[in-house]
Amino acid sequence: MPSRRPQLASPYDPKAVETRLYEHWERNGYFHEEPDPARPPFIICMPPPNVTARAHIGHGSTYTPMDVLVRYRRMLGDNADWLPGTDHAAIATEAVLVRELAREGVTREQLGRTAYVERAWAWANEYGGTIEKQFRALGFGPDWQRARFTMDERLSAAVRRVFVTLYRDGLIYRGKRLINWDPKAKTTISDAEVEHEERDATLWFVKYPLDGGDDGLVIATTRPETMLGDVAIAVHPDDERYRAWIGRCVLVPPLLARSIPVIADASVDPSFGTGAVKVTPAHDLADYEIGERHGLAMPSILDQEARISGAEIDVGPYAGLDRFEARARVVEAVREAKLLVKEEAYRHAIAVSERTGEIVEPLLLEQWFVSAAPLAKPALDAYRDGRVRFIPERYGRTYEQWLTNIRDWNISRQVWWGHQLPVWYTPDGEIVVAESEEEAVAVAQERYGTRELRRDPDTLDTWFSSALWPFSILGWPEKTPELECWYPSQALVTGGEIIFLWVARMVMMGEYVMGKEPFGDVFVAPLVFDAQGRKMSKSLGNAIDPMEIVEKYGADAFRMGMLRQLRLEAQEVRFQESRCEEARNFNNKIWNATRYLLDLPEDLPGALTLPKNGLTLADRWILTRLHETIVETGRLFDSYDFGNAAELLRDFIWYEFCDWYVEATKLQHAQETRTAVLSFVLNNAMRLLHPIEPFITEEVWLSLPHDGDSIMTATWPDPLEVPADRAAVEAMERVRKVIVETRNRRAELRIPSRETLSIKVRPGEFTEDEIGLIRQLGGAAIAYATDVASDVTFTAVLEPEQLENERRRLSKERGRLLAEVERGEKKLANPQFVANAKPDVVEKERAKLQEYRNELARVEGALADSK
RNA sequence: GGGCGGUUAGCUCAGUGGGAGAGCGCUUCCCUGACACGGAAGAGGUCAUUGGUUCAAUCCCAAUACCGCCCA
Repeated sequence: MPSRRPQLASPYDPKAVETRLYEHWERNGYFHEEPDPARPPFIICMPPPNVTARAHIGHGSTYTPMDVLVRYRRMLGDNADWLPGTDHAAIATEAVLVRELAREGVTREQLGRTAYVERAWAWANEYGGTIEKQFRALGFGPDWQRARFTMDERLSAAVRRVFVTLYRDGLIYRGKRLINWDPKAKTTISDAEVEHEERDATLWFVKYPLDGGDDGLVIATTRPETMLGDVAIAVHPDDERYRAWIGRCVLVPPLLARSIPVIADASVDPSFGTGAVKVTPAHDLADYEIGERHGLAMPSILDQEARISGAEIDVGPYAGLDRFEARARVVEAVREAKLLVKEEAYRHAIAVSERTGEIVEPLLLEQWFVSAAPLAKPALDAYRDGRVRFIPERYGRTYEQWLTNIRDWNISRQVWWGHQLPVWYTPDGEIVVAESEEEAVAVAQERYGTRELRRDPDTLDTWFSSALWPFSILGWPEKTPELECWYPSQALVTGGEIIFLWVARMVMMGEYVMGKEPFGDVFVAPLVFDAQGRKMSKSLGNAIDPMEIVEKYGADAFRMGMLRQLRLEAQEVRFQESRCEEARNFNNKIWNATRYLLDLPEDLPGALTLPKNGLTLADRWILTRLHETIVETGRLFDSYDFGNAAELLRDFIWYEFCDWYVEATKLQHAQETRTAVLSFVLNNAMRLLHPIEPFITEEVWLSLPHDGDSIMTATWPDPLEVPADRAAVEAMERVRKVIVETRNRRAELRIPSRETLSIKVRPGEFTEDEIGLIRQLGGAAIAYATDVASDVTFTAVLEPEQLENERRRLSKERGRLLAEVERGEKKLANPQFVANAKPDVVEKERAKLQEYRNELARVEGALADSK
């Protein structure tokens, strides 16, 4: 029965294929899966991108591996599902909204909370969904029917339930602590959201006059404006220089209106500045701790706009000034008062908000906290017991270190877009924590005899809801079949920058709520930088938009190009667009090999079967290599080594299948086996490549003999169905070497491609198959001769000039081979080598030496012939 | 300050205790009946430096220099 021969256009055009196939897959529900306890689960929870985010290059390095894993596991027959969703990203979203409102001349407060939240929803609905569309264009195939949003009612209910449970267990509390304040976003942020940046600054040396004397004590500070809130000067108790000062009092510049004590505290570093430091507990963590130890007052001098405030202490004429303006004015005043001893340039790390880039201000505020240490313990055990495993392993130590030194987690955020704290206050200030307003009222009525409640206006840190993601998306707290079957998930793929923010917290919450770690493997994908190793950023203008790459080369090429650059132990990728170009060319190669097969005069086989007999050497070789490639690809995917998997498949398909096998099928006498073997190998290769390049593999697979409706639901290749024959590989390697040498000779001697090059071969050295390949692929005319020095001897009639070039080249080659032979002989003559080295190494060395001697003989023969 | 990673071809990077590799770039030849988004052949490297372990080190160990990441 003649098979259909679709007309395939060249070059391959991904635009004509990708959108159509994706729609087809989604329409047919190939991404969807139901829980099935009969099969091993393979579940990945997608790290939820910001609802209004756009795809960026970093998604390439983290989301592509997830898609590869899930597609691979689905083909293996696992109960595989990739659970997608989006995150409300409170601070980031709020920043955009407030900016938008500002353009309209409205503040958040003027609009009111209800209207504001409505507007946020409208905005999320309008701009949300963009990234999902982009993910589709990138070929990512999560189970869209199961997409969740952190602000969905069910997920919000899960958040309230966990909050209330933690509170009742005493693991959530309210307290006045020093927190990180982002003056631009006007909210607190957690320690994990503060970045430290090295910046140039000034160290000012200021003299604090002795109260009632001429003398004074000199301190060094980078923040003179906080002098307004100083409550003490601290020195190290063992510092001889200041022993006499302890217990005395000094006046605080520049107002000189307050007198503060000099105290001794072991935390002071005597080598910093003058060894004496000012203490401002309300504006510095180290000072706060000193203040606690010594029972000092903690007056704040900044308001929430980071302006100087006299609400808690007299700040004189500085009230109302911006913090940086105040700094300049204080320095000026100190200088005028002749209390500025010196100033020097100083470089140090300052705290910056990850969200807004604003310099973070430590402030003393009443906030809600999660008591972290009790939750960290089981999360640490999960890692130490090997239930949670990091790839690469070294990230486990990062995780361990952070959880070991964990501090309480500030979860209050002064934004309106998010999960409002399920906390109410009575007029007397009693706290009621409940899952709903009705419940809160009931509790208040019963416990405090009032129905009059005010809800805490703050919302929860976005990462609080994200920490519940692995079970909240499965329907918790309801006992759903999904939760039963799919918790815990098998793998998490993410970037190293959120091990603290997200990974550790998911494990903490998973252990606390579910009593089980939320995932087994944590694959930490590298960060993506530009080709010079710089962080991609809008301001540098070096950001690469993945959608532009897709536009240029296709989604398959983007994925392949990205994966080619992932290396198992690497912490960064310097993204090179040329890798995507390479991948596009590779795809065109696959496409044209397919066209070649479809254009052959013979009919394609109706089914995927290999002939039992009559396989040629090339057939046996390529099938063996396919067998080996199947085994190796599976091993590499299983070990998250996507870079090597991608390279392996490129090498096999391009450099072996296309460059050698396809060429070998062009031997003049048509081979009966070739369409069967070509179809078989291509079909299998497409299945191996499908997780990486979903589109072209589907298109090719569908146009060849295949079983089933889609390569997505096809089975993963089974090496047991592919005959392996190591001897064929070794024979082929020998033949390829002779062919390359023949071509080399031809190129060196500039023999035109139409002319054949004559070689002499000893009878019995090569089989019929081998001679055929050498003749065809080497373009050689072969004569049998018994009087030759080597297995193959090259003969050619040359012009005198060619002869001279050839002799020069040959003697250079002879020199190289002589050196190799000498090296081998010396090694084998060394009794210690023969005695100590492993027998197979010695054997290999002998074989190598024999091979070199053989080549040397060949070269010397040619040299003799050229006389 | 503490921890971690890197230094291999012009660029970006693989790699292995025993014969230095890829892509891009470069040189030469070829529109050979799948593919010029192609084919063929080639040039190019004291594998950062120093010392140690070993029969054998680009690979293991130590120190040094430089670059980068994370934490404080």
